[in-house]
Amino acid sequence: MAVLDKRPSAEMKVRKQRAPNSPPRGAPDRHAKKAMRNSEIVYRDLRDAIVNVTLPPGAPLVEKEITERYGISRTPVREAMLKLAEERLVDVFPKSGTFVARIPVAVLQEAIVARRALEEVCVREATAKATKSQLMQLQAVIQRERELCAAGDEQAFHDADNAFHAGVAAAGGYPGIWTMIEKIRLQVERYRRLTLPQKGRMKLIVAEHAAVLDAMEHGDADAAVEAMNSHLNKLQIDIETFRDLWPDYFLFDKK
Amino acid sequence: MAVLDKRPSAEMKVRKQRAPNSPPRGAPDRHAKKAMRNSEIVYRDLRDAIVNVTLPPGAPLVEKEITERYGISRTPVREAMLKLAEERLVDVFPKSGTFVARIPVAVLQEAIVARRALEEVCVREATAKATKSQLMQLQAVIQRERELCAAGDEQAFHDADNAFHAGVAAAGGYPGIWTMIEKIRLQVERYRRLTLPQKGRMKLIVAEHAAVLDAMEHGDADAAVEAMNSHLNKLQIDIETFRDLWPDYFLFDKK
DNA sequence: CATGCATAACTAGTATACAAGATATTTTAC
DNA sequence: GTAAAATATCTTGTATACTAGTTATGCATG
Repeated sequence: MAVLDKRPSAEMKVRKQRAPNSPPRGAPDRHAKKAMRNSEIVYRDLRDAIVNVTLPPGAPLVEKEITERYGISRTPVREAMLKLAEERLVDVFPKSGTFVARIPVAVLQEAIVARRALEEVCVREATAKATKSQLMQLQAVIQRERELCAAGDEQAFHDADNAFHAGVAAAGGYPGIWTMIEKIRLQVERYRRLTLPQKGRMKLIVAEHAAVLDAMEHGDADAAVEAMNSHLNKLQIDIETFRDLWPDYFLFDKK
Repeated sequence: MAVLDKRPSAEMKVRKQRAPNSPPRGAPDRHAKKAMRNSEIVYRDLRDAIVNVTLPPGAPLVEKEITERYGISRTPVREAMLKLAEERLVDVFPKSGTFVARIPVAVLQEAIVARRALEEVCVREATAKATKSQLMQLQAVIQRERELCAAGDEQAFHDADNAFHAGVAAAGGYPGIWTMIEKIRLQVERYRRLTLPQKGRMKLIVAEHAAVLDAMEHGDADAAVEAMNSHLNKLQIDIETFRDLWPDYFLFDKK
C-alpha cells in the first residue's frame, strides 16, 4: 500500500509518454471487435462443464492436460482457472492440484435469497415502465418456451428461460442487475442440474412465466412480484434429501 | 464444449493418479494458512488506489512499471490486472495499454438499486432473528463510529461503517450476501470518494445507523428497512452536478 | 508382511523470452 | 512547411523454462 504512495517519476525517460487520462483513440471503435481470447474459450468450456455437472465436484482439473487438449500454453489455461476460482467453481490447492469445488450449501441458500431480492426489484420496475414492445417480446419468449417444451429441447428451453428473466430485467431498465443475477445463478444452476429432473418442470415454468407477464400487463406490480417469488421459490432447497445421496458433492460446514 | 465431452483416457500413463473426487488430505488444515500470493497484494493495492481515486479514471497502468516497483515478474501483476478488469475497475486495450476505467454512470445507478435490495433482505432478516449479543455488538460498532467521528479519522470511520453493514448481514444469517454487496460497493465507493465531502457526513451516518439498530431492537422490521433505505438513499446520484466538473471521469453512454 | 523413509514424479507459482499489434517519433517526398 | 510513409519503441498476449512444495511410489528395514 505504502509502495504506491510514491508515484513514479517519469523524468528518467525522455520519451514522451501518452498523456494521462487518455486511453487510445481507437478504443470505442475496437469495442465492436469480438476478439475472444483463448482464456475466455477455456473458461467458458470448463464453466459449462462444471455447471452441467459433466465435471462433478471433486474432479481434478490438470492444467497440462487442458493445454494439450486445446494446443495452447499454460498461461491462458491458468487465467481461466483463476476466473473459475474467483467464482468458487474450483478450488486451487497450491503446488498440489485444482479441483471442481463442492457445492457450498450455505452459499446456495443465500444465493437464492439474493436472487429473489434482485428479481423482485427488476419485475417491479418492469411492471411500472415496460413498453408495449417489451411486453410483446416477453410474450414471444414465452411462446418459444411453449414450443421448446413441446419439442422437449431442454438446453434450448433453459436458454429461453434465462431470456425471459433477462427480458424482465431489461424492461425494468436494469440489465446490469441481470448480469449480477447470472453470476449468482452459476452455483444454483449446478445444484438444479444435479437434483431436479427437468422433465415435468418445463410446462410448470411456462405457466409461471405467463403468470408473471400477465400481472405485468395488468400493471399489478405486487401480483407480478408475488408470481415471480413463487416461481423462484421452486428452487428452494431440500438439502436433507441429497445429503445422503451424494455426500461428496456438497460442502456443509461454512467456509 | 464438444472438446470436453471425451473424458481423458489415463491408460497411457501407468502412474496411478489420485482418485477422482479426492482433493488433497491436507486441504482443510492448510486453509488456516494465509499464504497471500503476490498477485493478491498487487490487486489489493491497485484496487484501493483506484477506489480512493488516488489513481484517477483514465490513468494508465503499465505492467512493467509495477513489476519494477514490487520487484516481481509480470505474471502476478497481470493476474491482478485481470481481476481488476473483471470488476470493471480497469479497461484493458490489447497490445495498447491498460487504464483505470471511467465510472460508468449506468452501472452506478443499478449498483445502488441492487445494494438497497440486498441490504433490505439482510436488515429484515436480522430484525427477525438477531441475538442479543449481535445487537450489542452492533451497538459497540456504532459507539466506535461516534469515537472515530469525534477523532476525525475518516479511513477508520469508513471501515467501521462497513463493519456495521457487515454486522447486520451477519445477524441476518447472510454473510455471503454481504460479500456480494462489497463487490457492488467498489464502483459506488469510488464515486462517493470523488464527489462527497466526507466532513459533515460522519455524524449523519452515525445517526442513521443508530436509527436502523433502534428499529431492529424494537423488532420493527418495516421501520428498520425504511431507516436503512433512507440511509442508503443518501448515496443517490446527482449526475448533472458532476457531469461538467469532471467530464473525463464518467462514462455516460451505456457500454 | 507391515511400516517408515528416501526418492521420483507431478503440481501450481513465478520468471523470462518471444510474438503481434498499436502508438509515437522520425524521416522523406513534395 | 506540411503531410504521409517508414521506423522505432512502446504495449499486452502467449509460450516456455524454472522453482518450490506436495503426493505417490518403491525400497529398505524390522
